[in-house]
Amino acid sequence: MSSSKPTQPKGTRDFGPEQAAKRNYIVDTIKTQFIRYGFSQIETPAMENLSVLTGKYGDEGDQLLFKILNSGDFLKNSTESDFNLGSDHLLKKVAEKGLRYDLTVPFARFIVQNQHQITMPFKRFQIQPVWRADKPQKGRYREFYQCDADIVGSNDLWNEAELSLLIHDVFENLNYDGFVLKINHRELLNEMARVVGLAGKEMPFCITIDKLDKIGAEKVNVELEKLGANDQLQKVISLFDLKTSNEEKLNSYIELVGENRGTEDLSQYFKLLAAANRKNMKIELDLSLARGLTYYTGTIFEVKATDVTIGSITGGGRYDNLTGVFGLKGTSGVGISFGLDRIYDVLEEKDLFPSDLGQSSELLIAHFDETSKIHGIGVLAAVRNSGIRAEIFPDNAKIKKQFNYADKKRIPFVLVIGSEEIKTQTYALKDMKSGTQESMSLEEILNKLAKMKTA
RNA sequence: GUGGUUGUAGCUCAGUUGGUUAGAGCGCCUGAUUGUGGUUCAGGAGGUCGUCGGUUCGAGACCGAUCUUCCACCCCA
Repeated sequence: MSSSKPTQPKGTRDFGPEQAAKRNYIVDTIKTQFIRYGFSQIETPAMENLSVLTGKYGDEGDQLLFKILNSGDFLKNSTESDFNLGSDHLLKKVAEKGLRYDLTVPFARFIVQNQHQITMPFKRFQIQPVWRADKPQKGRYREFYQCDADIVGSNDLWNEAELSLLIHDVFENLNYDGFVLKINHRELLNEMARVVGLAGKEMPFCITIDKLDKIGAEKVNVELEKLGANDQLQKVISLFDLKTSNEEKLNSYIELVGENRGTEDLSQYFKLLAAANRKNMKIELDLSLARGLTYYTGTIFEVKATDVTIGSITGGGRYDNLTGVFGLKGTSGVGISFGLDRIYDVLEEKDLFPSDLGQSSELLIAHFDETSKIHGIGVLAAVRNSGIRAEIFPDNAKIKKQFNYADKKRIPFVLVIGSEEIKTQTYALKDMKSGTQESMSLEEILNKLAKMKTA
């Protein structure tokens, strides 16, 4: 025993075989849909230069970045006066890199660097971990996977509609229907802020509105009055209470606030979506949806689980000028991000994982001694060549132990080889589930297992 | 970042106002069964009570610090 128990860093986790299989199931499902919709995969490094990351997520986001200490003598460029100027100043001297905070900003960098090779509109997907120095709790980790799909170089609202269809296909294939896709538009919020006399204070307005379902309409009222809202406030807040259809909500909004880019975008979005003829859409126009990430400028999306308390499981929106900060102007993009870890938690809580996710062998070859093991290795090769997942017990152990192993790993069939079997060239094949066993030639065994597989 | 919460066997948890040798269930190992798992029976291993320090004749229990877990806020996937 070592002197202290080893542990992972706070907010990070190991994934055992069962968890990894379940995670793969989600990733495979999402990936299949991404490809079906015409997205191409890319990957980017875990670390980015801090100059790429800093300033894209607001002040709070900057604090949540994991910074990487410079290699070698990281203090060699620093003096005592640097130290006295405080950590913000010193940071630039000792750290130039950081772990990525999301997949969208690294993607923006990728586009700018590869703009001449990329054919627009560019549809990319990316499934990789991201890191945030957040305080961990349930559904919130310091290392977690995002599954992003983005379309850049196209302003058309069809992209938003297509992403909405994609979201439905992903959750449908995961057999989860407890979600709702909320949609809103930043411009709708901005105009609302102006109508209540809060022009120039759009951000604080949004942040307060976003709290509606948490602190209630009354407190939101008070906070907005403090900000300086005028007597139009009551009418505007009444919009958030509407339980009508999406189209009617939009009309109510237009009556009160008037038409703008947001209303035009959304009505076009609903029109295009209707053309797809999909049934049972779970889309809700939520005029109070704000979302924090500062780079969103148009439509915004959020998928919430209605039957599990875990926050949003997918989020996204349109950003008109994300590549602008890297020197490429006029490239609009829209994207969504599936939160693998939260979707995992939801499926786990709802018991929605298929039961046959195990990756263990379909056949174990058990043997009594060295001679039968050697013989078994030849049998194993034949079994594997026929496409059946199989393994042989590596040690010369008691047969009981080998059966126990098959039972624990839920291997459905055990092929037993001993001196009798070698002599007659027939093997005992035991069905672990039923407990029955019969003697068969190798050919018969392969046929039987192949049949079980297709059944 | 603010406030709270949790930690005892591999896992889930008991453990009385501080008192001698820290328990249970499940799991694990061995045997009953030297060519057969999952059931049954018998036996066994496994704990510096998160860590460090303090109070006390005596601490798993009380106090402090620290780490960890979970929760609310903040923010978000």
